[in-house]
Amino acid sequence: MTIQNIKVAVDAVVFGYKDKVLNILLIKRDIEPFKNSWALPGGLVLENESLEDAVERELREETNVTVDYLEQLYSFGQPERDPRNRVISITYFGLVKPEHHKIKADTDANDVAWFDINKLPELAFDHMSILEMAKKRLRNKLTYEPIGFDLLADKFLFSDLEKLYTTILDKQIDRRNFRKKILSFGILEELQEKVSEGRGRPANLFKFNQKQYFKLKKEGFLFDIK
Amino acid sequence: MTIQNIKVAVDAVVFGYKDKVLNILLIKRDIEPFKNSWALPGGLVLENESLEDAVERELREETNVTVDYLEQLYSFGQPERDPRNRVISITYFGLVKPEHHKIKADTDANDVAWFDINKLPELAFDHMSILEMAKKRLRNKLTYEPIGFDLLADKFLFSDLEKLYTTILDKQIDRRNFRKKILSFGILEELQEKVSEGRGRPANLFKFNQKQYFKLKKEGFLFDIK
DNA sequence: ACAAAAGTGTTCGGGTTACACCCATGG
DNA sequence: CCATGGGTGTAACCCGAACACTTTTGT
Repeated sequence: MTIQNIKVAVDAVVFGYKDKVLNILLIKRDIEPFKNSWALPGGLVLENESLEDAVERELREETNVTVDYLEQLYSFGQPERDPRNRVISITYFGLVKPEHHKIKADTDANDVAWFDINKLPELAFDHMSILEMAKKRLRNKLTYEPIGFDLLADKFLFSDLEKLYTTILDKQIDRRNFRKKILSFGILEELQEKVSEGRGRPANLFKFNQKQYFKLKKEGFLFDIK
Repeated sequence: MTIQNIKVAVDAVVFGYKDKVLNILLIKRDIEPFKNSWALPGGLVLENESLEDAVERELREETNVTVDYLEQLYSFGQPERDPRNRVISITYFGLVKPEHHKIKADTDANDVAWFDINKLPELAFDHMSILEMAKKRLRNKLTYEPIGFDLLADKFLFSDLEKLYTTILDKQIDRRNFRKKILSFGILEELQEKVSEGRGRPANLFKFNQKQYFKLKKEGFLFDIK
C-alpha cells in the first residue's frame, strides 16, 4: 500500500440576486490546468484551518466577497476529476446579500465576476456539476428554510421576495396567497417606510426577523413554501 | 506556505433494523489512537478509488457487510478531530436489510458488532457527532423518501413498516391512516402470502415496488409521511 | 384620467385527522 | 372461548388553491 497523497480543496458556489436575476460568483483561472477558464472560487485547505475557514479565506482572497450564508454542499472525490493530481473538493453553498456584492477592486476585476445563472460560460473541472447540485439545493432549501432573505437587502419589498421565489423556483405564485402565508408566519417586520419604484403605488418595506424565526423554529414551527 | 499533508478518510454510519430495534454497525479499534474504543467503520481512501468505492471496501474488509443503500452524509474537517495527523473524514450514511445483517465470521466477531442505537458505548474521535447527524438524516429522510424499505426484509408485514416508523420517528401513528396513505401511493405490492406471527390473525406480506416508485417519482409524485 | 404596481377577502374542495368495531388465528 | 394482533370506513376539520377589485401614486 502506497502512502496516500490526496490533496484537499474547498470550492464555493456563491449565489447573489440583483436586478431580479440570480447570479453566481466565478473567477478566471490564471494557471493550468484550465487556464483562462472560468471556475468556482476555491483552493487548497491549509494545514491548520477548518474547512469553513478555508472557504472564507479563499473567497476573501480571490473575490473579496463575504457571504451572508454558508453551508457545506457535497464532497466530490472522483479520482479523475483533476487531470493532474488527485484532489478531492469539499464544496460549499453560499448566499450574498446585495449589500455585499462588491467584488475585487476594478483594477483586476476582470478575473472575478458575477454571472447570470442563465448565461454561464464553460466551467473548469467538474464545476458545472457542482453548480447543478447547488442549484438544486437552493431551490429545495428555499421551500423549507427562510434562506431567501440572505439574497435580499435587509429591507425589501414584498414584491422582491415574491419575484425571488418565482425566479428561482421558476413557477408562478399567487400574490395574495403568498403574502398571506408568509405574513402568517410572523417572521417579518413591517417597517413604516414606503418606497415608490418608479410608477405605481408605493410599497411597504419589510425586514426579516431572524431572532423570531429561531424562536419559532425551536418551538416546532416549520417554514414551508410550496 | 507549506506543502499540504492532509489525509482523507471515509467513515460510514450504517443502520440496521432487527427485532424492532434500530442498530448501528461499529468496530473495535485495534490500534492507537482510541485503541479498544468502538468506532465507525472506515479508513483512508486509496489513491485510485472513488469515495464510494472506499466506503464499500472498508465496510467489506472491516465488517463484511454490504449496504443496501448508501449516500454521502457530510465531511468533517476540524483540524483537531484526529489527535495525531490532520485527517478529514467524508462520511456516508448506509442502510442494511435484515438479510444482510451477517457480520464477520464469529471467530473475530468480537471486533465488529451491531449496537442498539439506545445502548451505545463511547465512540472514538468525533464519531458520536457524526452519528448524531446520521440519525437526523435518517429521521428526516424517512419522511420524504421511501428508504425505510431498505431496513426491512424484501417481504414485510404492514405492522413491521408501521413499527419501523414509530420507532425511528419516535411518535405514534394512527394505523388506519398510515395504511390508507401508504397504500394510496401505489408503491407496494400485496403478496398472496400470509404469516402468522405467533398469536393473532395472520397478516399479509407486502413488497416495495421500487420500479413503480421511480416511475411515479419521475411523474412528480412525492413520497411524504408526516 | 390613465397606467402601473400594491394591497386585500372569500369560497371551494381535497386531504389529513380522529375515531371503534369486527376478523382470523393459536393456545 | 379468550387473548392477540390484523383489517377496515366515515365524519369533521383545516389548509391550500383559485379568484378580481380597489387603492395609491406618477405622468
